[in-house]
Amino acid sequence: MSIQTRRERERAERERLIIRAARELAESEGWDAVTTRRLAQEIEYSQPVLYSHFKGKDAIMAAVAIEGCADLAVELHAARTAAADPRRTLANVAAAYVGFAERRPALYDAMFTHIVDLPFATAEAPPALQEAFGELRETVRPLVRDDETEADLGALTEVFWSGMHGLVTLTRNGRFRPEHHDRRMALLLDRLSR
Amino acid sequence: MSIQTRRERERAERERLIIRAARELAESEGWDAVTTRRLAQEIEYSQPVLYSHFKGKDAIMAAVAIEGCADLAVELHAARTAAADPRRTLANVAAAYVGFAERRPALYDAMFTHIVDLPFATAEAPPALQEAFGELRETVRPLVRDDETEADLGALTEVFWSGMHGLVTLTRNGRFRPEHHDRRMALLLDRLSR
DNA sequence: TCCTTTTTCTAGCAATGCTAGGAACGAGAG
DNA sequence: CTCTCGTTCCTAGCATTGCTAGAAAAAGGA
Repeated sequence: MSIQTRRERERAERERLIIRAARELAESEGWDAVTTRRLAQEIEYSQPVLYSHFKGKDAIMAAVAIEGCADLAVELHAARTAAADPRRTLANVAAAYVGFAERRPALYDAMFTHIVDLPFATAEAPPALQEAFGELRETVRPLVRDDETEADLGALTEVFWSGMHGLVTLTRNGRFRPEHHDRRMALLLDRLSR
Repeated sequence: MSIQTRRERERAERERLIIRAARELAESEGWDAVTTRRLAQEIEYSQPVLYSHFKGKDAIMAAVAIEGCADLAVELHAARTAAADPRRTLANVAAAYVGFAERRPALYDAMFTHIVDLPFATAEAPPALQEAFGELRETVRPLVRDDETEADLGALTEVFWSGMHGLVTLTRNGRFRPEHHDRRMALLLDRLSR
């Protein structure tokens, strides 16, 4: 019993180590540098050990992505509860979201562009993810009009999210002129808040 | 002289063949299926021939992406000039954009998510790309307010583009509940057109 | 101390993008 | 028609990738 639990504890510890190493490597050198060999070397184990914890590289990226969602949720929450004025709150949260994406591009990619087989808008979605979405939803709530339903709140949140996600990805891939970054964000917020 | 031109003509012909094969393969089986070996087999030449035309696989994808931009520009133009009412036009163009992305996901990815080293928002950007952006800009023009500058038009166009791009990518990766697709689009258009 | 079970590593597979080297081809001269 | 030279093209291979089988080692229990 005690031995069993110790083993499980050590295994869980190593699993966290893998996730942390993958994340740090991705953030410092990009996901291309995160090969199974490099990752194995980083954690000082051989490659097959990775596969005893995760089904494959995608699963490792998914685990990193979930961690990233938790971080994003924290930052969004801080931004949302900083100011009282709803309009100001919207801008704060948007800045926090975009700032997160710019500060941790590799992490952001794992969360929202790379992984596909991660349950998202369902009940089985990771709690961290639902939490992050919840922060966005509460930020958007004041923007819903009287004649709009509760379902509109969810949809409008997704529209808000889409706008920011589009800005982030298209900007980073060089699709936009970088100098108008603030102006674009201001326009998005202006139009969303009527 | 004549021989030289014939050779150049045949070379150009083969280059188009490569692009077409890559595009068809990507559209029917996804970009993962577009390997250099498979592509070589498809055009009935050996792999090195590909590299005599393009610097690498990315360059082939870029060529396909440019073709896609031309197609998109055509569809956007048709949608923009179909109706007279600006509000209706906005919805038409948006539907055309999203429809294009859903109908040709692989092509869309090559254009707006995969390729990075393609000049975009500069003077050296491919004409097809500037044309597509121009269609969006003219669609958005009626939405610019009196107190907003000409630079705001460009920025607002990019915001419009961002919103649609975000909707498209997040929807396809399973980040959204699919059933609210139309509602999201309606909300985006509503907020953008005040 | 020995056996069994679990864990871990070595070595290798198939597939990828890409490239060097020589083979085959074609055009012009004799 | 034949030879030569330059161009074009293909065969074969490299390095790297994700992933895995089977042996080796370690750990635990008798």
